[in-house]
Amino acid sequence: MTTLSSKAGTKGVPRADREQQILAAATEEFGRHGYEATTVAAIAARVGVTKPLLHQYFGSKEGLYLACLDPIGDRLLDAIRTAMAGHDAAAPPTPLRVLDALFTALDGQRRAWFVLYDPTLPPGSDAAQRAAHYRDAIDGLAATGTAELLHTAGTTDPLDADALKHAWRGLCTALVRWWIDHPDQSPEAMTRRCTRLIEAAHTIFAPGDDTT
Amino acid sequence: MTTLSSKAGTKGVPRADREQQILAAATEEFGRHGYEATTVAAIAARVGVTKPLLHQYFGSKEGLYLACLDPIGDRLLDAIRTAMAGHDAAAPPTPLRVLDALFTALDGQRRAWFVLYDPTLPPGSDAAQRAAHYRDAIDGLAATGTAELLHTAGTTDPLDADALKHAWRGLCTALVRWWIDHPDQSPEAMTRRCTRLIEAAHTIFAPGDDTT
DNA sequence: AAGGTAATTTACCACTGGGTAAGTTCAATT
DNA sequence: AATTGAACTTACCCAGTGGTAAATTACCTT
Repeated sequence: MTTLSSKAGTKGVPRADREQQILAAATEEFGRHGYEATTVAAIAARVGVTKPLLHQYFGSKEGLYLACLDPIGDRLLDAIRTAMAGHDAAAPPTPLRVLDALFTALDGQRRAWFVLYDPTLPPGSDAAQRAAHYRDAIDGLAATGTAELLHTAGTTDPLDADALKHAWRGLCTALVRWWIDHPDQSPEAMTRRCTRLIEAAHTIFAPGDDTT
Repeated sequence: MTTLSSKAGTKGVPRADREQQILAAATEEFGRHGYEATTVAAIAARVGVTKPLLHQYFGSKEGLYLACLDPIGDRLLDAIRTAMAGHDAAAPPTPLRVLDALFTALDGQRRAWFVLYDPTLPPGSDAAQRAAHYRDAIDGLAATGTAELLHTAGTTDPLDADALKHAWRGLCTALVRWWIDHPDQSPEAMTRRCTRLIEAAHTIFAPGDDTT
């Protein structure tokens, strides 16, 4: 017996490396199909490894998700925070700086955005709570931004501010999705495109430009 | 024997009525959790009925989804089409008319929007194709709108138009989602809110308003 | 060489969820 | 009252998926 031609045994990949590979694959799968529709086996297959290894390394499907979520959440949060903090007078307006920060932070793992904004997380689960925590943190930043902007525009309704916050989030999501469908676009190109679009939108909604 | 206290047998609800109840429940569930995460049993329970009845009436989970999709798709498509067609000179700008049409068409079944824009449909399935067909039809309308608007703004890049189309779709989605979270808001109130927000956004991105 | 340990697989269990077969109750017709 | 057909359920099968136990291989030390 012996030598049943079993493929078991180490493949010489140290644990830390393997974990990174798994996290990358999991982020891709979670981001592409959502938590619910993602199978552990699919992630394993993507790495070229079998299911039990993932369970040994990350405990459970949810553990694996959380391991993906944390770095993503931190990275995005940091990026947005710094984008909103440092504002020269001569810098582009805040929304554009935030978009630029997003594109830069997501480059190389664009689908990571949808790991954070995954609607299929089991409600009440640890994963859902952690994801919500990160989203709330980001929303908090967005809230100060939108509130400030609305204030300068003279609007005071707090519901308006909340709706605008959500609208902004939806805009970001849509832009990231479009970006995913156009892999050749660099982050910088995206930022420039957004600049153009905002400018265009501005012209469109400004019929009172020639207020004689 | 007999009378094992079985709850089987007709409940006096004619098929057509029951089908409508089921479709309403299914639309709600599909819209709330997405196709993948929705279970047929959950829909049945919501109606107060058991699984096999749904299969008898609609064939399969996918059949049930398609039966939900068609009326929704047609309704939305019609609403948007008429909103884009009839434009007085004195009417509000097209995007706002479209939003108003959306809110009116979705009132009473707001989650229906997410039946159409369900990212968890099994790729390649009949359901995914039909949903894509409706989305494309709507996108087609949006495309003519955005292209026209971009043209007046002087932008010519077709990718810009495509991106704006997606951004607009994302905006609509976000607004509908916010609306779902605020059930007390009437469609008209939503339209007014959007009018205010667009106006505010316009002021914000117009630093060159006071070009003395 | 022998032994230990890390990396990895094979083989399995339990549960859930879509789907089906067959039976059960009710109401209208004959 | 007996017959038929529509509405509906109980009980079941089967595939897929998360998860686990135990075995297998390879490297590193002594």
